[in-house]
Amino acid sequence: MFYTIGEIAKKLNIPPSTLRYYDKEGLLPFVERSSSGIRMFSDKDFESLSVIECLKKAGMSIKDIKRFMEWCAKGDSTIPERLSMFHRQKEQVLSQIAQLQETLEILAYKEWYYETALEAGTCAVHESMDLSDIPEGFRSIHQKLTQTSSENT
Amino acid sequence: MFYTIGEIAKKLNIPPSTLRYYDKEGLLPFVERSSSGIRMFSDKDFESLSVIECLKKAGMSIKDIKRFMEWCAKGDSTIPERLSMFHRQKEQVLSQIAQLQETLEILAYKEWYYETALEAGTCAVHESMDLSDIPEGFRSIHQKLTQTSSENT
DNA sequence: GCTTGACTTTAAGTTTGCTTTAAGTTGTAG
DNA sequence: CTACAACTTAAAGCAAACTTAAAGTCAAGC
Repeated sequence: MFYTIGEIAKKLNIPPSTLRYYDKEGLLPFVERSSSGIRMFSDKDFESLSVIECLKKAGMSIKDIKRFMEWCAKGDSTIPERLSMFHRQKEQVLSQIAQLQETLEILAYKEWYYETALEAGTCAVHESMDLSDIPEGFRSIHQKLTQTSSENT
Repeated sequence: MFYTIGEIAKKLNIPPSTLRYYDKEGLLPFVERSSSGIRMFSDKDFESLSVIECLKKAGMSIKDIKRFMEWCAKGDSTIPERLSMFHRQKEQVLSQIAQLQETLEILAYKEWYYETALEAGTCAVHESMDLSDIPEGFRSIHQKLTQTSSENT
């Protein structure tokens, strides 16, 4: 039912030093201690730590996660704050994903760019290339990257 | 045709100090200087900086981006390295997206958790909850979070 | 020709999130 | 009862990516 810091660290695949750091920063106000001062983690604590992991992966700072843990400790009166926090973080992650998908498109374009250059033996092949030589899916990205300040004149 | 650091900074929405830092770190070996030492950015430089931005968003470190810029400076002989780098980064971003989607599911579960708690007025509503009370899509996440070391005994 | 704002450099400072070190305590195995 | 691994704390150290400060140069307008 209880784990030492080493055991829970292994279960979560996080160094014990990191867990001690989290504790010091106030992220783990729920962790109990044995009479001699050793941290005793329960299964409920495992769940809390999994949520902390999730919030970290969502990009939240230690400070913000701490605020959330304080809300948890404060009880049912803070349910609205916690709900809206999860809602915000969900939106946050959605926009991160959207951002990464844009990034992905540019990377795919550059992959195509270098595949083509590899075949031709030189990057110069792209200088003599017409828009129609670029696969449709990459044309808008190509234009975004090569936008000039004065297209005309 | 040429921009000062302030102009290109505005175009890219990056502080000039950051661009100087990039230059110092060797990310911008292509930038030319006026006779008096002022950086002159061209449209081609804008494209290079856009790619640097992309690689940063993909999670690459300054050091790794520098290595890429060195390949670019070295010419066509490094096309294979650059191609495989973009390929690796694409895979990298794909797995980041997959990770964020997992994160998203947990956030959505917690959002549901607190919506339910808000309606009930207390988080305690979840203690008396049966698996069948949990929406199907959230059951596996619920179980992952509440996994105990010894389900039986 | 002088002011002013934008540029230059070097160096130091900041923030975040750990990680490491040092010195000490605990608890289990032989 | 002693060894030894695993726990404890406080404090220092570290890496990454900027940001700020200080001191100076440049160029355009009045």
